[in-house]
Amino acid sequence: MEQLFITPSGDLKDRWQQAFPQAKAVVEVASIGEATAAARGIVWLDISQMDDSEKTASVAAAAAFGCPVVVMAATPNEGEAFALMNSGSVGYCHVKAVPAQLREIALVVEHGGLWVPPELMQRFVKLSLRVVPTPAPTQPELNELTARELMVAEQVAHGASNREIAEALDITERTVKAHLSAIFEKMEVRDRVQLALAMNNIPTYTTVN
Amino acid sequence: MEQLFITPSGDLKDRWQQAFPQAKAVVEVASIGEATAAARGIVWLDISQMDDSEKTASVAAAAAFGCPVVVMAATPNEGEAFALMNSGSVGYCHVKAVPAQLREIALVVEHGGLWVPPELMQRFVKLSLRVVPTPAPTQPELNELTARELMVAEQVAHGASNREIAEALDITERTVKAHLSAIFEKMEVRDRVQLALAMNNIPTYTTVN
DNA sequence: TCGGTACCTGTCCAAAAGTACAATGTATGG
DNA sequence: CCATACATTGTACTTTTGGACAGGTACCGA
Repeated sequence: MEQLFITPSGDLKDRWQQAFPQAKAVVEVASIGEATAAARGIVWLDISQMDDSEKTASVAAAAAFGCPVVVMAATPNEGEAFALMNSGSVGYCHVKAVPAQLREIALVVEHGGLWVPPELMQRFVKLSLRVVPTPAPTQPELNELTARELMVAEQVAHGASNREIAEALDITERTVKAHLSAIFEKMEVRDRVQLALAMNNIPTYTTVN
Repeated sequence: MEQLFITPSGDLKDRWQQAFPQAKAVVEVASIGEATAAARGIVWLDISQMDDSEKTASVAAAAAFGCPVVVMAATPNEGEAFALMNSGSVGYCHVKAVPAQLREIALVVEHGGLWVPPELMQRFVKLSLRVVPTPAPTQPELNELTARELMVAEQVAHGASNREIAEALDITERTVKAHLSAIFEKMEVRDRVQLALAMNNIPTYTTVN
């Protein structure tokens, strides 16, 4: 797997070279295109010299190329991590991470994982739990749904229209409506918007019929 | 690294054997102690046959031994994932995951990573963002909204109907529609469902007009 | 004062969503 | 074999949404 380092200085740090003898370095995010044209690799983004707005922009730009982006920050902190992970990066570490750790991160990221410092990892899970009222058994109502209803509900949860659902499941729009009526009742929501939110564990103001 | 499968049937599934020729299987969580006394390994927990209360208990018990616990669910879903990750597991996959994927998961977990299906990974980050005051503007489009439009958008984000929004803001339904039209355009969504999802940082299938 | 912007509203219309009532076929378990 | 649940579709109707076209007012900076 190719390793591409984007850094203001344009040269490879020794520790990067140690971690990945084959690593390459470029100065601008724009250069990723050619650099990764052939082999898909991990993009390591050194944001230590950037200002805040530039950080998110760079991450988004790099992520747009489709390769996993690992951010290397000078002073890793929670807020920045959240913002950048949200912009599309799949890794967040210290810019001075040692070679051994870089390799571990690469391993995790290569295999579809997401790497953040252990303490942050815990925070992600904990914070998520604060949003999701962790109904131990998810949505009790969700269990009442039949297989077919669940399929429809999941489509709605992703913003699909009746027509799209009908095509996806190869049934009539009428049938989709039939399923939806049943779903609304079981899930105790009044329309597709509330259903979409409920499916994503987001509470609504007016659950009142 | 030793691989230990905890499963109700007590025997190794072929695909597990394929993924890890050295894998062992036990029936009860309690058996982990002896099985992992010497070599620390990954504990794979098959929860497909468990009821909800048993799931969290098993994960907690297994995690207590200090080894990374990967949960294998029959029907992976967000709520369950949250609950079990919170109970101490570091992985969550489908019980019928193919050998190749199992090995990937093992790689990630071994190196201190946390593995969940890609969609869930995004959710963890997104959900966390709802709790943490986002330093950078999450939705660049959100900034384009005027004060009034933002009010309307927020109502929709919580499942309100046009009539409700009109009453809440003390304006006509017609005006609500006018604001909505502007919002749809700026936020690049096609209807209120997608808007509601977008406002909650949840991606939609069909971003295509 | 002029132009731009936000805000508000109206009428009219078309599409989408949702409900009511009804019917058919399949599968499954007692 | 029958009851029941599920999936499917039909017709018809009401409500909700969203957009097109066409206005008003108020405020603010050039």
